[in-house]
This record gives sequence, C-alpha cells and structure tokens, in this order.
Amino acid sequence: MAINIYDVAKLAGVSIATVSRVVNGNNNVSEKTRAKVLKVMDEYGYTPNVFARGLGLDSMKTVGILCPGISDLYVSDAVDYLVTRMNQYDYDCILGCSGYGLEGKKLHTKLLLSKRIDALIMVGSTYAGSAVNGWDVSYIQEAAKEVPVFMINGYVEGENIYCSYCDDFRATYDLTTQMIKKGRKKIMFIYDSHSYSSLKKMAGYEAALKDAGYPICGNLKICVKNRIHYVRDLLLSHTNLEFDAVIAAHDGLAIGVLKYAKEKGLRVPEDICVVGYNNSSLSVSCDPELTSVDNHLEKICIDTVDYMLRVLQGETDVPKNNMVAASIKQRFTSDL
Amino acid sequence: MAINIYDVAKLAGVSIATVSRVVNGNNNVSEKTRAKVLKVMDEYGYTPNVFARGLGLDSMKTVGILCPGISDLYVSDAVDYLVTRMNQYDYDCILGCSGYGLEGKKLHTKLLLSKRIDALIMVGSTYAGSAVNGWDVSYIQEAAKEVPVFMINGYVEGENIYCSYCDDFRATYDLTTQMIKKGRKKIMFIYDSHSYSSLKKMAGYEAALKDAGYPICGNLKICVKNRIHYVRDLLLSHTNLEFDAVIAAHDGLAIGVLKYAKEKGLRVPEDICVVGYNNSSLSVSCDPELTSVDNHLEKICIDTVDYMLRVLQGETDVPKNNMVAASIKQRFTSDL
DNA sequence: GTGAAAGCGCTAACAA
DNA sequence: TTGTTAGCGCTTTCAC
Repeated sequence: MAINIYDVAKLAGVSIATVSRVVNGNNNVSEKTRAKVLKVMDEYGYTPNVFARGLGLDSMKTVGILCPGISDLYVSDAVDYLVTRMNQYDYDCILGCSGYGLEGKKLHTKLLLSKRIDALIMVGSTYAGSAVNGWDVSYIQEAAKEVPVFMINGYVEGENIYCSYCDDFRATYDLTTQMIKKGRKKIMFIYDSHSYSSLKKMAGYEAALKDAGYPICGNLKICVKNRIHYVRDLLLSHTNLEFDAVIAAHDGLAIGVLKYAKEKGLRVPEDICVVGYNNSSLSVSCDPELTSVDNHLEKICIDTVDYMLRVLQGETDVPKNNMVAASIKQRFTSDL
Repeated sequence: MAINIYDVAKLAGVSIATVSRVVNGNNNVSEKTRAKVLKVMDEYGYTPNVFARGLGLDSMKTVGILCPGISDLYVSDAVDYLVTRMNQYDYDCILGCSGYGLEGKKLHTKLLLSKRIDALIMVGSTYAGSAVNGWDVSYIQEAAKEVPVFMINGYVEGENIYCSYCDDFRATYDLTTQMIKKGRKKIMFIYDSHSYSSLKKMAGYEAALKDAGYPICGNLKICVKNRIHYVRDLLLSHTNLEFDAVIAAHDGLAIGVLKYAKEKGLRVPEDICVVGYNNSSLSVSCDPELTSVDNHLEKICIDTVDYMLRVLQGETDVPKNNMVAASIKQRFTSDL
C-alpha cells in the first residue's frame, strides 16, 4: 500500500496540514519546513490520493471527451490534439465512445458526467447536427447545467456551452464558385450524414449554385454510406447520372468517387474535378492525390482547450462561439 | 449541488447503509424498502459520488490506456475496440498519449498510475520493442507492481504483465516463402521503427530467406520515416536498387512503395509485388488496392479486455501470453 | 508559520 | 432486515 499524508507528516515531524500546504504550493510554509517535507515525499515516492483529493475538492482535473467512435480519422486527430494539449496543463481525459445513435449519446454523456468530470468535450458534428433540425440536444443542455460543455465542430445553443467549428459554409461556397468559374457545369455534392457540418457544407454549395444562376439538382446531392466501394458502386449503378465535378463531405467519400472515375475510364481532373474535405491522411494515399479542404482541426482543438481552461479558471468573458476559416490544399484532382 | 446518500436516506426514511445496499445490489434489503429507495433515487436523480466511493474501495472502475499517440490508424482502431468493450463492462478509460520517447513513456505511465487506475493497457509495440533489445522497460515492470499491465501487440517479461500479440514472425515467414515460390528473387523489407513487432516481422522475413537458401541483403532491408512521400523519394534516390517484391511493416509504407512504382512506371504486381501490414483503411484507399496482412487486432483487443476483467476479478489462471495468428487479405498488389 | 479538527460521501464491519 | 459508526486520505477553516 502506498504511503499517505499521515506517514509523510510523521516522517517529516510536522502535521498533515503542513504537508498538504507544500503539496499544494501554499506559501505559508517556511523554507526549512518545506524542504524537510519535500525530502520525505521524494524519498518515499509519495503520491497524493486523487480520490481523497477529489472528494474534498469535488474535482479531479479530469475532462470527459465524448466521440462517436475513436477509429475515424477526423475524430482521432481531434482527440490527439485535445489530449496532448490538456496533458500539458495537467488535465487528464476520460474517453467515451457513444456511437451515432441518440440513445448511445445520452447514455454515454450520463456515464461521463457520473465520473464527476470538470468539463465535457464533444467531438464531431454528429452531436450538433440535431440542433439545426430540431432534433434532440436536450441532453447536451442538461449536461451543461453540471459542467461546461465544449463542442468541437458543432453548434448547440445554450448556457455554458461553447462551440468551435470551421466555416464550412464559406468553404463550400467558395469552392463551388471556383468550380463554376472554371467552367464546371454539373457539380455534385456527396455526403454521408445529416450532421451540422454536412448541412453547412451543403448550404454553401447550394448558395453558390443559386448565386451563379445554376439550378440545384436533387439528384446531384447524393447521400451515401461511408464505405469507399459502396460509393463507387452506387455511382456506377446510376447509369444516367452526369457530373463533371464533385465536392465530398470528407476525403473517404472523394476516394470512392476516384474509384468510380477509374472504373469508368474518366480522367481526373479533366473529365471530373474532385475535391475532398478534412485534408486527412487519406488524401495523400490515393491516386491521384486528392485536393482537399483543410478545416484546421488543430487550431479548433487548441482553441477549445484554451477556452476550457479559462472557463474552469472562472473567467467570464470567454467567447462562446469560435469560427475558424477553412483553406484549400491543392493536389491533383482539381484544376481550381 | 447534487443530492447525496444522506439526502436519499432521509427522503426514503431509511439509513444510509440501506441506501448503499440498494445502490450496490446487496441482497439484504426487503423488496419493499428497495422499492422505496429506488423511487427516491430515481425521482431526485441520485448519482453516487465516485470520489467517495473510490476513496473507500480504492478503485473507480477506471483503466488507463497508454498509447504513443491516438492519431495512428492502428492505435485508434485498438483504442476503439478496447473502450467499446470495456464500457460494456462498466469500466471507463483514461487516455494518455506518451509519444515515442522513453521519457514521455515514463512520465505518462506515472501520470496514469497517479490516477489510481485499476489496470494499465499499453497499446503498440513501441512499448515493448525495447525489451528485446535490452532497452529500458523497467518502468513497465515498476507499474506492474501497482496494477496489472496489459500489452497490446507487445511482449514484456514480468510478474503481473499480460501480453497479447500477433504472430508476426510466422506471418512474414509464410509471406516471404510464398513470394519465393512465385519466383520473386529480390524481396525488400521496409519498416520505420525498431519496435518489438517490426523486429519479429524482420526476423520472419530473414528466416524464410535463409531457409530458401537466399541471401539476406542489408540493402533490401530499408528503414524509413513514416511518410508516404518520404518513402517514395527515398526509393527513387536509390538509383541502383533492384527488387521485385516488398513486404512493408505497415500499410502506409506500402503505399509509399506504390507511389514509387508509379513514378518509375513499374507495374504492380507484375514488376513488383507489394504487400502491406495491418489491413487498415489505407489499404483500400490506394490504387491499386493493397494486399495486406491482417493481424486481427480486434481479437487481440477483445481478448485483452477479457483477460483484464478476469485478473481484476482475482482469477489466477489467466494466460500471460496470447499469440494470435495473422491471415492475409488478398487485393491487387500481389500475385500470391 | 504551524497544528487540531471538522468535514467531503461512501463502504463495510458490527450491533441490534 | 436494518441502523450505527469507524474509517478511507485529503483540504481547509480556525486557533495558537
């Protein structure tokens, strides 16, 4: 059994209050005493019991991270940025994987909350998509009554909820506009979920079409499953579907399109221009390599951690919404 | 402030002991009393304070997962399997990212340990590679004195350390042998770390070569950085390097080889046969799609969680080593 | 500058 | 079947 504060106190010939003071960097300790205590702590490898500390402080410097699943390029990148940054500030993360269903989301936020986390971070626009559509985000607002909630790439209205996201609307608006300028006539938008972010992307795409006087064709907005071969085969099966450009909601879908193009003998970007989203590691694995929208996830995550720290510190003027601009990473599947 | 056990007791007109009993499913409670308590708990949304519980029990049903970084296909897949499975058994995970350096590894295992985790899982052969080379794994053995330690795809000798890994030696041995049978003369092995698993792969490759009476050429064993373009360019720069097959330590490296082949105008698999490792999502993103060794990570993870549960339960006959066989997923970059 | 002592909310041994 | 009570290890007032 590990040594506790009483042992240290006895060994150092002081009271536990004094030991506590040096552990917590309280100034009301003479240098001499501090040194004595420090020596004992070091010698016996004393580690404060986090449970006891948590009990008194009602905090364990732990934040909950909820994600649909961690095996997803976007999510795992985000969590990596988050965890790494938080560790620098002595915060630890407890990770929950909720899946994409509402029940799972509710259950796992409750589970995380029951661990008395100091804050909750939700990664992915799947947690917010619902808000826009009037779906159920009440569990998020409920959670925010207990701890501050931070959305990565999502937006949920509410007290104590802070959101950071990419300006997806502008990104696809600009992208679509550029494609039109380059003479593309039939631009497809392909997506695989009705998340908050997908919806913004689609809106930007449609707005650009509209502003250019182009029609918005329902059959050029294609909703698919997130499986490369599924995308390819679905496209192949639409025998009379014509398009000369595509904007994909994420890189994986764009690669499905690439596979389709290859199968059909279409040249990329000459015959069809394809642009992915997220600028993930996939975009450089495929052939040709994929032009992709970079949504600056790292900045979003770093900002989020910084805001979180400030909120936890009790600051009151922390921005509730943080929109970061996207940029476009040119590779070889576009002629923009 | 949330309601506590005293409140519930008062509200239900019983003692806290009784409340505690119903919370913990103790049978010594009459149905009538149980119902009464349950009703109050439900009505007021009572959640036991995990810190207090942790203090008494010295356990919070939390296991630490240490990984070099979570943005890595292999790692994120593993963590996903692990977390999902553990959640099913009411265990939570706290995640640490240590990086690949020894100092980071030591620091983060200490950090995790200081959170009074019930067990520690280390993901990735980077934590074990050292053992084989006589490097420093003492921090792992130290950790094992406090909690059971489980290695995913790694092997470390020691009390209270449990290891699950893929039979990488056999996998590359068989693969190399098959390539030889197909008439390949110069087989390259490309890798990017000296981890435990890389070493086993290389050993299998060399053994097969040896058994077939082939020479083991130092310049056919290439150590690279894990960056697709780096691999391509490095290979391109070796002007007089000849090979007609390659085994890559993971899919990302194999894709670098594919890029090289394309640049050189080499046909795959006719001119060079390439096989990746991990059967990750990358293997289906590239073109042509990659034949890859499947190391059955999911099974490894599930086994690990099951073993962990048993150890935590106090079982004493839990296997300390668990080797799972690899299989090969044929796609289009090989003629095996 | 230091110590004594009262919680924090729970579990479990012991009594009843 | 139920209640009483002594910890678990720490933080933090309040005295000195």
